[in-house]
Amino acid sequence: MRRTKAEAEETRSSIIRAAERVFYAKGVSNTTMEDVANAAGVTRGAVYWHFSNKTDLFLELYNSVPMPQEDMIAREIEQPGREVLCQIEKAAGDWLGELAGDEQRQRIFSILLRCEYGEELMPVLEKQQEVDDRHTASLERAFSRARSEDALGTSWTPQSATRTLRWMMKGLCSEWLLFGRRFDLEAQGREGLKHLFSSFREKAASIGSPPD
Amino acid sequence: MRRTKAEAEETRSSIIRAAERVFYAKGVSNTTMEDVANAAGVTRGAVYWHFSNKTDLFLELYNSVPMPQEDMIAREIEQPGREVLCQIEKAAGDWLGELAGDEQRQRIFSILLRCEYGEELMPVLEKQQEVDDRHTASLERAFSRARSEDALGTSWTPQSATRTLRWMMKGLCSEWLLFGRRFDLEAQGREGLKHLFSSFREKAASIGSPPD
DNA sequence: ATTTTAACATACAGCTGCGTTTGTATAAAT
DNA sequence: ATTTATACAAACGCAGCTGTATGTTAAAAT
Repeated sequence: MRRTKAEAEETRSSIIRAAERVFYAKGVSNTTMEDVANAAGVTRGAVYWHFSNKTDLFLELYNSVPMPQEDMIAREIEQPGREVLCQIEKAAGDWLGELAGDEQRQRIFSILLRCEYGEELMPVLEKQQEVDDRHTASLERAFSRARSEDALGTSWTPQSATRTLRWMMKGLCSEWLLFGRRFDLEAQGREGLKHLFSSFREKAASIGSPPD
Repeated sequence: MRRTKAEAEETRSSIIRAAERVFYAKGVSNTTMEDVANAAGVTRGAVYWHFSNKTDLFLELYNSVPMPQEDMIAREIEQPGREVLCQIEKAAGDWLGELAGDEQRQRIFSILLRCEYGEELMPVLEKQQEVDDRHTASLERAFSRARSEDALGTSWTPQSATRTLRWMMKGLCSEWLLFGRRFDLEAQGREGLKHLFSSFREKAASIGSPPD
């Protein structure tokens, strides 16, 4: 039964969406192509028609979602509204809110966190790393602006602030995603951000000396 | 060629150590029992003599390492030296130093971080979770003591401080382990801890209001 | 109206890794 | 000194998954 081009494109994307669900449910390396086909309501023939193998399917899945972790900063920041640190804090908090409300993103992120990157999937890792680096650079520029506006506490450097923020965000999201979403991501996240940015803003650097 | 009991025990542990290396190098689900056997210099027969299957081998590997993330607090804390917050900070920093100096721990942690837990490996996840919970509780008690000694800034609660510290530690270690150890874990980690604990100690809560 | 080709379903061959079985030499038990 | 059980090596069978080849139907192209 030959389908029309639109129909074909639809089955293709339905296969991708099915892969997303199955990868999320069973793990990438534990799912077979037939699993994906069944979940999509087609046969392996259709899957192999649209994708050459599982790695390719994974790649296309990764590309199908619009810039998984791109933004977070790029949009709101850069244009000097007013308080830079407040903008970063707001952007980070909003990003958490979006993640908390978007189940597809949650699945994608979980898959990317979990899957074992063995040789074949290295392009994905590299792309992730590249996006990460761009994102880090953007954050550092923002914190540098905060510094030049004398808004960043003297005990922080733009680099250390960037790293600490990113570590906290990553740990937060990992724990939430991988351990059953057992707390309110946005609420707890915003609270943590509030404290952290409070420290970013501290003028009097009363850094305690680590003992011994 | 029947071996003596001591020899047998040695091949058993050599298989476990081989599994550790191969799991780390190729990922758990991408390694076959023959891979492990080859890396250990034996045949699959020996592997299947000592372990019933790959899951069992993984479990035994997990059990063979003395409490992967147990401690970090339990030892130094609890006994009231003096400054509680300093003790926690020191314990966390020391823990980072130990991780940075112990390649076996690095491998184990990397394996545990990125392996796909599918049904069979759930016991490992549960045990991890249990250790995590005990650890969190221990941290919360320590921060509670800090609070009762009026050493914890008023804007923090023992719970929020615990969570933030754990998130940062987790993000820090994840990034370091999974992305090629491209920075100095102990140095950068201690610096981040210094800033964070500085915030923990802040008396004047100048929490900025998140905009909008 | 035919021909071609896209979009699949179905069938097939091949291999890989798994778990088991069998063989065997030797340590340990009697 | 036998016997027995242990600690493996080697061989076997097989189920599952992959990739491809072939079949089929209908949409496009001519």
